[in-house]
Amino acid sequence: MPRRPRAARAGGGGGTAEEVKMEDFVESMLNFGGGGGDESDDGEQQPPPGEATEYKSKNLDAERRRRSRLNNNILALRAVVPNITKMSKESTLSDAIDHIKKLQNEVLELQTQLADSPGEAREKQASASCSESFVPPADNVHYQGQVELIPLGACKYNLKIFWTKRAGLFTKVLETLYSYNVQVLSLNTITFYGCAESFFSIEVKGEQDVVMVELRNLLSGIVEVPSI
Amino acid sequence: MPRRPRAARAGGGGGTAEEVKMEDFVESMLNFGGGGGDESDDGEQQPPPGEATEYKSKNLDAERRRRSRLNNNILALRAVVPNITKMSKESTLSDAIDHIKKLQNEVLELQTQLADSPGEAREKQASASCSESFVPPADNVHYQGQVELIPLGACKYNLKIFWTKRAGLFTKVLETLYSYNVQVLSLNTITFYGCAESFFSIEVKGEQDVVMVELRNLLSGIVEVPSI
DNA sequence: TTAGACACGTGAACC
DNA sequence: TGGTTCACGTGTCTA
Repeated sequence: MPRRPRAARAGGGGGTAEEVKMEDFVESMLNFGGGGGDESDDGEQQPPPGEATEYKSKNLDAERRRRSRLNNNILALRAVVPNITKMSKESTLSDAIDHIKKLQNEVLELQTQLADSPGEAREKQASASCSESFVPPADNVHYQGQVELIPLGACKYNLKIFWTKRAGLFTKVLETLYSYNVQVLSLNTITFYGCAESFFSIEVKGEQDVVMVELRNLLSGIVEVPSI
Repeated sequence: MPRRPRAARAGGGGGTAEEVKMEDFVESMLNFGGGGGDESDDGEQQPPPGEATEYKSKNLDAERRRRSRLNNNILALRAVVPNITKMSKESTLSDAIDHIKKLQNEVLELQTQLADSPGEAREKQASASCSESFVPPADNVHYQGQVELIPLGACKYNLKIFWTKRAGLFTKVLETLYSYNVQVLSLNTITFYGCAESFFSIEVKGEQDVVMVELRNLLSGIVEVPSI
């Protein structure tokens, strides 16, 4: 296998390790703040003409930048997750998933505890949940925030739907749930001024997260405001 | 640049898109449950002997599996994060990070609110979080299932059901309603300590009161406490 | 056309 | 020693 030197960039293998690490580190520092990265200098770009090296690639730098961004995100993810079992990408993602599930459970439990509290705590909680509902619509055209699907572990989910009341809409949502073999364990709905927020506690046997994402997207399409 | 033929798998480029997608999908399905996957068949593996293709690599399959696992984790991460802005790896990770931060803030805020609750509420909250483990019992008060059907005129009714939570009970009620061609216009449910009260606003076309009485009795039988 | 995202196969490094 | 993780450069596809 012909190992090309790094300057003449072509072929499969990796580069020298130290150089690469340094490069990644610099790119990390540059891109960390959030997307404002520039690609001003890329020093060695001039292959000596007349060489037989077919040194080119169309998107070498772009791919390099993409990898850096991705690694950066993995790193940032590792930073916000407290329990990192192994220093590997896969473990980082798994731990992040577990942590999100744990946090969601915690929020739910705290909300339940708070809802059981009497008096003024109840009002505070109401205003909190209300403000949370109204956060998403401003910046995004995609009405993704109207349906939330929160895994509770062991085939159980919390399904939260925010919608405007329309004839037959509720029936359609329920039929969709049934078509996915979803068992509705409990349902809390608040209606106000033509809008409603429903909290389904559902159970679905033997389904995988991928299918549930599909279900969530389907529900999003159903409850989406049609006239926009 | 020597481009190897596709059949002899070697060299840098990607394969045919459909084949690859299918392979990834299968691997996803296999490996999703958590590591129990097998790699029984790998269909085309026999290069014709005598070819000059240096087709092999040491860890081709291992790397392929690693990539699948990683993509799987990205997918799973996308499943637990509610607000996905773009269907890309980078955005998924960014959204996951934002979501984790939001959840952590939420937990903190809820804990603060809970700490501001008066003393005796804290005790109730402790018992409440305990009661989440055991779902229905609470034998101190014995609630009988109860169904009220209130005509509102013009094929519309208010249906009021008071029940104790049991697995699949809610589903059964809804299926019964559908079997009677009942349209659920709105639904408000309050759940507390394993009991629930639901207020259905329903509409049913062309049915007569006698049929609705039959429906009410049927629902009464469904929500009735079975052990008595 | 071009720019971005992705899967791929590979060599190197680290147990 | 293999087994595993990683970064790399590339081809392909899509908007």
